[in-house]
Amino acid sequence: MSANSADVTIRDVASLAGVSPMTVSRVINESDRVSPDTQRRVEKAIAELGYIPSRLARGLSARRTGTLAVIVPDVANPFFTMVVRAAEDVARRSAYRVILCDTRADLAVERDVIEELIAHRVEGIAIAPVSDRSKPHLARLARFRVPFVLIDRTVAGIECDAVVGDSVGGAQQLVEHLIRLGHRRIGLIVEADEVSSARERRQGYESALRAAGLPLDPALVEVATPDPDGGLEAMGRLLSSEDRPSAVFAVNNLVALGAIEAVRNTGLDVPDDVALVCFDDIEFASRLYPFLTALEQPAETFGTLGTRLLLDRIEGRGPARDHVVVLPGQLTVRRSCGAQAVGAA
Amino acid sequence: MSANSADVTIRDVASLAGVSPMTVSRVINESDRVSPDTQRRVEKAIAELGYIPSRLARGLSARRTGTLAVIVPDVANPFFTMVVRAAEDVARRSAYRVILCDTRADLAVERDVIEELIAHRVEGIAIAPVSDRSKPHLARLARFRVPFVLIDRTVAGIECDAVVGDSVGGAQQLVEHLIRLGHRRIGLIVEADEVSSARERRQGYESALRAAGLPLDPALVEVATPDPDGGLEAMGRLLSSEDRPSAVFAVNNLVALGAIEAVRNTGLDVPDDVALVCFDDIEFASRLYPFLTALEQPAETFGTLGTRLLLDRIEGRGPARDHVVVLPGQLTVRRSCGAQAVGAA
DNA sequence: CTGTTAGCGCTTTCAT
DNA sequence: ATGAAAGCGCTAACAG
Repeated sequence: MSANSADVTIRDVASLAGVSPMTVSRVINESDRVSPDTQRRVEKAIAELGYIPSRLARGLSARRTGTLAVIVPDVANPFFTMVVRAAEDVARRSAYRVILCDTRADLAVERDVIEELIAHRVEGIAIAPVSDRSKPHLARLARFRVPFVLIDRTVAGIECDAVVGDSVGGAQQLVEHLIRLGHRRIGLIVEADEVSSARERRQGYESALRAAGLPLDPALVEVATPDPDGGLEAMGRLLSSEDRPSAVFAVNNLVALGAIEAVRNTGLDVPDDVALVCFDDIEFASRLYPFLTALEQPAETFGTLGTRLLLDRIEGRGPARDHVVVLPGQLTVRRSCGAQAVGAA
Repeated sequence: MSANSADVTIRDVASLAGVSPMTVSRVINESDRVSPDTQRRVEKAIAELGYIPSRLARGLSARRTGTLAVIVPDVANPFFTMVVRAAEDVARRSAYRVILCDTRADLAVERDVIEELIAHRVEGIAIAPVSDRSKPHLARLARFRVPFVLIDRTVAGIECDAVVGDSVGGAQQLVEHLIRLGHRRIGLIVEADEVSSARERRQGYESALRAAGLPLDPALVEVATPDPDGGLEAMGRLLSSEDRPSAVFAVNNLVALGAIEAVRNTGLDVPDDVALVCFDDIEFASRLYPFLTALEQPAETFGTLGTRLLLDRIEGRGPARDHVVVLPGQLTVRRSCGAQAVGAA
């Protein structure tokens, strides 16, 4: 079992193989300027000592850490879970490791993790930013020349590679669908306007209503935190209004979850009393019970494509101009919209 | 905006502040052996230059990278998603970053990522190993003196800190519950025996049957990959047998998902034709529609506790002996077991 | 309280 | 094809 593998360095390997550290380095880095014989001797020594070169030292001198980072507001959101999984997969296949950061949608946390990632000298970051207020954080990345790709959301005033969904178009489709089902009072539960996807979904909602000649009633729009609790409270407010909506468009899957709970807590039901549609599916839930009518987005593609763009930038293969990819979603009609039992106002 | 922040080093800060690099280092590391005045000057220089110390260099000389790793077989499994989120949270609060590795339950991937993590000189690893065959990988960690904590599964022949669930007891509870409902032919869909949790759940299943004086019929036990597809196929086989079970215990939530699909594909239904219970809830699904009767495990606690144990070890606060924590689960009865409509054979 | 001297383990750049 | 020298950016260990 030889000595302790723990602290074997390139020197130990070199002296055992009877060569200089530089030659060992060449073997490690698969340089071809090494004679087959030397190569074999070095490889034997490496195996014998159980040598694993330190990325730390390599990174310090070669300025390559082999590390990326993925920053999301909430890994537990099924959409981001898939983004993260896909990113990790693509990164690993290209021999990169990924540091995961969950900001919990907290700007201060986002600022801190970005500082830390710069300190770690990660080679690139795929980030679903908290909101437009993330701008200074991204500016900081730019200042330190850390390549980054925006995932799912753009940030006002920041030009860079991005992979986003068609929020305007998707929202329009969802609302048009509700209108086709006969609904005239359609509520919206959306998160703060400073989040690009939310802003655009609201725009899609408004333009669909306008196109149908329906009025825009501010009383029908609720702003909420993008989670079940936010949805619960927002739907509670909508339900307690005098002229409550007959249908509601929830900005995402988790908000929809809370909204449904609110409806049920009131003794009402979805879709009979209130129809509901939202962005993003909850795959495992739909598999068990096809309920949510949703505009499904290809979450994994956000992750794979985003990471590929990032790797392209890092390896200098990036296009000159910023590359913004807009991924289309797909409307999947299930029960929550009441497609079979039209419930107009 | 001064010069490029990108390559500011401790020397630049030192010369701007008119001190030695060592003094700057002391300020960075919050050593108290610096006069208030010097401290201010250094801090001013740091701010002016936008200096962010390199963790790489710090790590190389101080032998502390400030990085942990979490290895799971599948981040998309809601149980592991929560483990990962909790681990990241605890780590960040202690000023550590976490590298996420998803092995896809593939031993070769697990081997590779572990080598990489050693190369990265991570300070510790929380790992839900693929199976008992992960032993050599863990032995390698031990050889390199990388502290690790097992999450959710133990590994035969490896003694170390671990946070696991009560699989035997939980399985017993689930099966006893089915027996109480009148079932006598109870199937089991389990993953390979080399996974400790699966092995123990099978033991719990068997001991519950024995305790009730029921026979152990090998035809009722199906081995499957621990995902929906595995559950689908396994349940398919169970259903096509001559004397099919009236109830089935699925080793986990994802397997249960597939099993339910298989039942429905056959034109039958859960729980009317086949009752079903499993380990681990799918929170978002249950929130939408309380269906799965499950032995719920506190996934986040697996992550927080595991990471705390790991940090204790790293910082030398670890107990002398290995620390194995067994977390109890909780049986939550919903519809899939047919608790209200007893459907015995 | 502050500075000097040596590295941490590897790779770059030049020789040979 | 191989090696020697220098240094990546920081900190431990010692001095004063």
